[in-house]
Amino acid sequence: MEYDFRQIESKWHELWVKRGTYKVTEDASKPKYYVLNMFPYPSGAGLHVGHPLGYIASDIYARYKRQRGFNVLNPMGYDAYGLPAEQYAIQTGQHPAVTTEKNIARYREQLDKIGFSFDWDREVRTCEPGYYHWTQWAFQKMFNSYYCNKCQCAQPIEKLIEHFEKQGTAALDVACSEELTFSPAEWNAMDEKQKSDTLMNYRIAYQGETMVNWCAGLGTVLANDEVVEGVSVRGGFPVEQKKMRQWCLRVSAYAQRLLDGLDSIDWSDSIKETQRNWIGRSEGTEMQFKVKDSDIQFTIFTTRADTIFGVTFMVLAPESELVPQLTTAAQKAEVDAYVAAVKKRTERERIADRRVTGVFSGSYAINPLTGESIPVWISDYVLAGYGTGAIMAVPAHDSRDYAFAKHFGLEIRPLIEGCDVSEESFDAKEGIMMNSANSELNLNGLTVKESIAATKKYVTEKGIGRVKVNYRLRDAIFSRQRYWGEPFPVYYRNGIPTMLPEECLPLQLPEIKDYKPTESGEPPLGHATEWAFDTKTKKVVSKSLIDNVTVFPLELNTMPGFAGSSAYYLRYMDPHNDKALVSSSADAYWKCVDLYLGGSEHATGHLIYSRFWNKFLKDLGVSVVEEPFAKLINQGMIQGRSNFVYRIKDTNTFVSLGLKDKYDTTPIHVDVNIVSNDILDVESFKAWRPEYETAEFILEDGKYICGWAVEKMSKSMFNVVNPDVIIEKYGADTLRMYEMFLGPLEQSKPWDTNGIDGCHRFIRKMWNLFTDRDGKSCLTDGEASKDELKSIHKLIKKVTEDIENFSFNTSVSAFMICVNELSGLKCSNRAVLSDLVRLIAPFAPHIAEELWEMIGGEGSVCDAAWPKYNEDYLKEDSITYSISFNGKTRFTMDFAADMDAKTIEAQVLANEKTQGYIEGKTIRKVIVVPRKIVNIVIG
RNA sequence: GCUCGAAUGGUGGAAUGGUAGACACGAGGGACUUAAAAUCCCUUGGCCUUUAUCGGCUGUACGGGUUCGAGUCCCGUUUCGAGCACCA
Repeated sequence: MEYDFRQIESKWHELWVKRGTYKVTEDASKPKYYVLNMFPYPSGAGLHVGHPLGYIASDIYARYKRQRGFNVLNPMGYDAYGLPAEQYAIQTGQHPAVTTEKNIARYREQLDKIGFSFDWDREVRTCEPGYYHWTQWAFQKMFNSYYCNKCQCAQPIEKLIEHFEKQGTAALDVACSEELTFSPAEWNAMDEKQKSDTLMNYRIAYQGETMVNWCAGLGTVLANDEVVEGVSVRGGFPVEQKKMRQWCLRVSAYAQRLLDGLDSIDWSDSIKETQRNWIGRSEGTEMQFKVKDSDIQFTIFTTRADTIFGVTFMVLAPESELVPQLTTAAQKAEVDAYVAAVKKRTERERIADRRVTGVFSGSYAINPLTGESIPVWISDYVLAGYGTGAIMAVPAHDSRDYAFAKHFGLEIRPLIEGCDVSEESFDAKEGIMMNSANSELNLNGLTVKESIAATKKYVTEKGIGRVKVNYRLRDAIFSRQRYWGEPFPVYYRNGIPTMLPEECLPLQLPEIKDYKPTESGEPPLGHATEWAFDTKTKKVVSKSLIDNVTVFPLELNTMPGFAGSSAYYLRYMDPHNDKALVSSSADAYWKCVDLYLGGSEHATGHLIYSRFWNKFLKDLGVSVVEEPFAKLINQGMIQGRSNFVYRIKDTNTFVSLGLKDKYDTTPIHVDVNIVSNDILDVESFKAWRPEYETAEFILEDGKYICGWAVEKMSKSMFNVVNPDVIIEKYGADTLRMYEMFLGPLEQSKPWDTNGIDGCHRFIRKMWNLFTDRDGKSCLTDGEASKDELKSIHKLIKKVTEDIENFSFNTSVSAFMICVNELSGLKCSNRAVLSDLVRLIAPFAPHIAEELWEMIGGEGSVCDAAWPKYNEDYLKEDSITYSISFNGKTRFTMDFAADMDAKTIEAQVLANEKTQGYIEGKTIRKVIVVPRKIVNIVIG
C-alpha cells in the first residue's frame, strides 16, 4: 500500500485530541522535565518554515524524554501584546484584540498540522486578564520592595520606612537612584508627597525622572535594547535622549546576581559573553576632588587610579548637575550655549559625528594627591548615566582624553617609562610607573597593577576615595505610551502614585475608539472615558467622577512587551490558578525550565529581564530557583533562498543565468514557488504578473536557469515558504525530518525546498519495510539476523547519543543509513522494526503511531519505552587496519576484533608487504591505534 | 577599536588528534516502461595514468609550528558573521 500521509496524519491528529495524549499533570512518581520554546508573537503574516524549527527540535527532545520515562511539560502560548497589532488598529480602527485573536487562530491551525506534543490546556496569552493579573501583581510587589545590598535580596518597603524612622539614612546599604542623606527627624517631618518621592529613590519598581530614549516616530519611550545605532529597532525611527518621568525597574540592583548566575547555567559561551558585556562590570575607584576657592567637592570614577599623577584636566558630562554649580560668571554664556547645542543633537548624530567638542567651566579642581589646580571642562564624551558623570582626564594614557587634550592644547604628562605619547596615548595597562610620587605615596618603579592597588589603599586610608564597582547595566524603563499593553494598576492620589488594592486586580484594559496618542501628548489611554478609580467602591469608574477626594485618575501608560514575557514559564506550571501566579505545589514540582529554546536576538532583552524577574520572585519566595532556564539552546535562523531572473535593460526579455553576462541585465526577484531546482516555470512566470504576460526568454538547453542568493526570508524577496504548502505536498513527518536534516540546530542556514525529496523518499522507504504491495503488514516473528541486529543497534546507539547532544541532523542521516541497510536485508522482523518505530517516534510521530499500531504495539508510541542498545551486537568479527608508513597509508590488513595491539604489531611487521616498505630502513616506532590504523615510522 | 565565533566539493553538511567529504540534494550514465511518473543500480573534490580495473599525486581560507599522524591543537594573516562601542 502506498504511504498515504494525508490520511495517516489527520487520523492521528484527531485521535491525539480525543485521547488527550498530550495532557500533562504533576506526577510525583515520575521525574519531571520541562521543555519550553520562547512563545511567539502572533503576527498577521502567519508562520513560515523558519518559525517551527525550534518547536520541532524541542518537540523531538520532549517526546524522547517522555519515552525515557520522564513526565514532560511542553507548553505553548502567545506573546500577544505588541506594537504591530496597535499600529494596525490605528490604520484600520479594528480592535487589536480582534486582530490578535484572528492571528492566534491562524497560528494554531498551522501549528496543529505539524504534530507537536503541546499540552494546549496550558496555553497562555499575555493579553488575557487572567494572565496579566499576575504581571500587574508582580509590578505591585516590585513597587513595594527595595533591594538590600547587605543580604543581596529584595525586602518589603515597610522595613525601609522603619529604618528611616529610627535611623534616617545612617548605616543604609541599599540600591538607590542617588545617595540621599537625611536624619530620622527630617524623615518624620516630611509630608506624604515628600515621603513618596523619597521612597521612589529605593523602590524596585519606581517612577524616575530619567534620560530616556524618546522615539517621536512611535510616540513612545524605548528600552536600551529596543534602540540600535540611534534608531528604533521597530520602524527605524530616530530616537533622542529626553528627560522624562517614567516607570522604571531597578534591574541594576541585581547586576551582580545576574552576572554570578551565568556561571551556574548551561548556556552557550557566546550568549553568556553577550550578557556579561551588557552587564559590564567594572571595578575601579571613586575619588573626591575639591573645587578651588569653593566648598563644593565632587566625585569621579576611574579604573586607573594609578594615573592620578597624570591628571591635567577634569571633564563633566553636559547634563551633570555640577555644571551650573561650577560654571563661573565669565564662562556662563559659552557653557549655556554648549549645553544647549549638545541637547539638540540626537543620539544618532553623536554616533555618526564624533568630533571633539567641549567648553571650559572656568573652575579649577584640586588634585587631592598633589594639591595641583586642574581646569574643569565640560564635554559630551563623558556620559551622565555612567559612574558619576565626571572624570579625571589623563591624556597620556586614555585615547579619548588624549584627543580632547590635543584639540584644546592641554598638557599631556606621561607616567609610564619608555612610552611615546607624541602621536597617541599609551592605553595599555602595563609598564613601570614614573613621575608618580608625592611626599607620602611613591608609585615610581611599580608596575601598573601594583600602582592601582597602592593608590586604592592610599585614597581609602586618607578618606579621599573608595573602591567601587560600576555596572553598565541600566534600570529598565517600564512604561510605554501605547494602548495595546498591560495597564498599570496605579492611580494618582493628588499626584502621589498609589497601588490599586490587590483585590482589584486584574485592572482590565479599557475599550477605546481611537488608538492614536492624544493631542495633549498623553498616551492613547487618555481616550478612555471609564478610567478613574473610586477608592470607596473599589471600582473603575468614569473620569467625569474624578473629585480627587475619593475618585482619582488612573495611570495612562501601559507596560512594555517584556512585562508579559518575563514570568510566563511559571504560569505554564499552573495556568488556571486565580489565587496565585503559580501554586507552590506546582512550582515545587516543575521548579525551572530544563531546556529553553529560542533565538539569540533575545540575549540582552527578554533573557535579562526574565532572569531579573525570576530573581525578584525568588526573593519573594514565589519562584524556587535562582535561575529560570537551566539549559538554553539558540536555534539558528532559517534564511530564505531567493531566486532571480535577469531582464535585459529596457526590454521584456529575460536571459538565463549562464548567458546573462552577454547582455546588460537587471536581476529581479522571482517567487521561489514557481522555480524548481533553479529552473523557472516559464508559464507560471507569465501568469505571475500582468507585465510579464508578454515576456520572452533566452534559454539555455531549453531551460531558464535562475540565479540565487541567501537572504532574509521575507515577502519582499519572494522567498517565503509556507509550511502548509510543504505539508500538503509531503506531509508533516517529512517536514519535521527535513527541518532537522538541514543542518546543525544552532546554525543559521538557508531553506531550500529542493532537498526535501530525500527525506520524503526515506519515509516512504521506511513505510515499505512494514507493508507489502497490497498494504498488508508483512512482519515476521522469530530471531532477527545478526546483520539486522547490528544495523538497528548501531542506530539505537547513534540516535540516543545524537538526541542527547541535540545533533538531530546527524540522527536523520543515521535513520537513512539504517533503513537502507534493513531494506537491503529485506528485514521484516517484528522486534527489529519495533525498535525502529520507537526511535523514529520523536521525529516523525504520525507515521510512528500508524506503524506502532500496525505491529501491535500497546497504547501510544509516545509512551513506548526507548530501546536500549546492546554493545555485543555492534562487535565485529574482524577489523580492517590501515597500515601506514610515516603517516602514509599503503595497504590494509584484517585482524580478529579481540586481537591485542602487541600481536597486531608483530603480525604487521612480519607481513611481506611491510618488509618491502621497510627494507634497508630502521624502524623507529610502531603505533597501533585501536580499531583503526597501524603506523610504522621508518627512517 | 575591544570581545566572541566561523571558513571543508556545484549545494546543505559529516568526521572522540587516526582511511577527509558520511548522509542528502543537484548533475551524469544505466535498468524497468509504449511513454511518463515512480522505483532501482552505477559514477560524481581536483589532477594524472589506464581500454577499463588497479594505481599515483594533490586537497579542509592563507603562512608557519607541535605530532609518527592535524580539518581538528598552538602562533601569525585574510575574509565573513555576532555582541559591545565615547562605560573613564
